Amino acid sequence: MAETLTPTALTLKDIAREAGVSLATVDRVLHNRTGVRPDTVRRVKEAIERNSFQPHVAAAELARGRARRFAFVMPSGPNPFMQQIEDYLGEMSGWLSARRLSVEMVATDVFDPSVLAASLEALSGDYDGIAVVALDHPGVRAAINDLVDAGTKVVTLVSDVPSSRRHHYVGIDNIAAGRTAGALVGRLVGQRSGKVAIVAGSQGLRDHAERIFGFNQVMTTEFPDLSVLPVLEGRDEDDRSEQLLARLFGQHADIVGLYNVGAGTQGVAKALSEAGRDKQVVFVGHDVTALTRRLLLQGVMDAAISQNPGHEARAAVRVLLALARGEPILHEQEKIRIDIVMRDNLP
Amino acid sequence: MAETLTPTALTLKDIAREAGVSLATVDRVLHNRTGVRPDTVRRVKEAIERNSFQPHVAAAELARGRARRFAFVMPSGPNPFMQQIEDYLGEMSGWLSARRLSVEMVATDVFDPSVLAASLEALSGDYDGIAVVALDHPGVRAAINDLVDAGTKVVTLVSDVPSSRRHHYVGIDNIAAGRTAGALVGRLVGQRSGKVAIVAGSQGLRDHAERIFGFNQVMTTEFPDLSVLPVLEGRDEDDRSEQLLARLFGQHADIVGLYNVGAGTQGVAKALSEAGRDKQVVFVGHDVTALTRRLLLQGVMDAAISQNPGHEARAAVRVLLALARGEPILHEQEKIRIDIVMRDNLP
DNA sequence: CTCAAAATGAGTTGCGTACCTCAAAACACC
DNA sequence: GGTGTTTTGAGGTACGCAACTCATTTTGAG
Repeated sequence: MAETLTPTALTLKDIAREAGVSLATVDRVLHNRTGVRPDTVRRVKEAIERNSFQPHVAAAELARGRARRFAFVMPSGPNPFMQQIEDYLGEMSGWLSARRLSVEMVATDVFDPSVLAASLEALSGDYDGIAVVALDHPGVRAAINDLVDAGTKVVTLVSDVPSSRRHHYVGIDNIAAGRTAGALVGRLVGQRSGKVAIVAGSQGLRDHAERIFGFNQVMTTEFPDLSVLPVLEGRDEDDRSEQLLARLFGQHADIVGLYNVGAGTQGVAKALSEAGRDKQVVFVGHDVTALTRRLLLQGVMDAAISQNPGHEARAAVRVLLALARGEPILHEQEKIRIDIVMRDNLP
Repeated sequence: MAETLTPTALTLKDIAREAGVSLATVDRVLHNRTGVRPDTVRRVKEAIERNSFQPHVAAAELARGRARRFAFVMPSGPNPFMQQIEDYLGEMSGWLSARRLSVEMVATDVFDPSVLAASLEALSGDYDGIAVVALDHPGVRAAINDLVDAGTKVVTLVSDVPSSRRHHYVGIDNIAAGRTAGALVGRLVGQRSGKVAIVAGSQGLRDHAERIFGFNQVMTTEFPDLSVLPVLEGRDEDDRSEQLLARLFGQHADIVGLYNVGAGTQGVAKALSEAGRDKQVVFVGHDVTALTRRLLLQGVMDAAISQNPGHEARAAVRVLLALARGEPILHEQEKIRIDIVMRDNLP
């Protein structure tokens, strides 16, 4: 009836005895230090496997002494999403200090590859782990690889650099996010046919491009009655988004759906209401902020695709810590899900 | 530019010096032991506050020696949702044993209050923490309170007993879940008018009743064109759900929406397809399982409301651990969100 | 066989806390 | 002033591991 999931309670000493070697040798194997014959390594590892031995994290943490330092490299300038990540890290401060972890925020221009690369290089050696909102660019990729080679653990946050050797990516699958947005717009529009508008920051941004790709994919295959208009590039700015959209509304009277890929939500909402179409057009955007929350409650916005920033911040810290400790990562736990947020399940 | 979020690195010794007392006294205060004058307690606590001192978790964990034992009291019998929770706990086994935590599963008939209460009483004293899928009943409430009084940490899982003194509830707000389901059915039905069917396990189950309540709330206020039919009680059984639903389809030709509150999804889907209405009726249900995943991909099911079982399992363990250690709980992290899962954001 | 290099054993120290004992000091009460 | 009780100090041990030193043994190359 009662089934135990965790047996062990062995120590390094037991493993040493099992393997017929000394404590020092087990320690050497455990930390990949040199000076152990391959055959001996094998014996020790087998003993560890056989007993499914797990070093006691608390003891290990206590013994190593030095605190661990992590850095979060994030975009400078006001950005609600990034601000939220920072806030959530602040909320963790008790948790962090109880584990003698320090997390520092480094603001930089993540959109300029050379500046970002330089910022990363400058951090080399000072940190045990780095989380970075990265641009996918050769210079950045090289900087990341250098950090990895220097022994620093690196995770990309929100935006990935898949071609680098970063240890982990904490963020969503943006193509799937775009597909989800497409499905929502299509389904919520219902039987009606008409046109669908897309407002993005820039198609040059990897995450935006991927979302648009996914969105179009779903629209063309599943909602042939809806035709997608050319993408408006609002540069994530409210004013510009509003103007572009206002013009579009003037040109097309039969717009039934709207997908806002990035920020600039305020401007998009304004254009909608000034055109008097805020209740007829299905409006799907990204991220739960104070603004989108209000728009959802008002019924102006119909759904928001969200990647929980709190979860991302915490996942990044946990992953960095697990990497630094050499622990396995709980992939299922650290995976960032694509949240669909509507009025009634607002967090 | 670089802003540190975590200063401290003091030890108990520093606090003792600060407060002008010995280590032993600090220890007494920290663990609420007797034999310390109120005035001294105050001085020590002030010193702790003033330096925002945090005991080093690793050191504390190491020093206490004994492993912690947790128990999960779950429904016996085959239940995919509970099975998933168990699976995820299994995936954590490395994480658990590295922290010298043991988690045991205790199966019982959670639907019989007296049996459940007896099971809980039987666990008293043996565990540091207990997670229980509880029925809200006076006997169960008393059993939970007894455990709490005995010093055991108790969290309710999936289904709450708000009137008890359990330390925490790990699960979703079921009224909000019902509202979300209602909004989805209403929005996805579109312009059409017609009837909406509800299949539940039993209206006597607290979570089911709450979901139905939320669902009706949204339907009546926001979708007056849709009329909700009386709730069918399928007892979470496939066959019974199917028969009840088949009969209903015979009686009403204009059913456009269907909300399956609990399990029995297989039967519901079968009734839908045998009536040849699987593509016309908007079908919203709960939980992502192998079955609902397939139904979503086939387009039979339109959306699933999900409370991530993996997240629940892990949250329950983390909360129990934090409670046992006397650490604060990261509420934002442990809160279970209501996930809307459609085909394109299937996890 | 010789010698240097490589591999291993044995041991120590310290991390910060929990928990325990025993003695000394402070206090309350009559 | 003496008694008993409460409060406090001082100190030790243990927890499991990391990291280090130094001595010893084994190995391989010449």
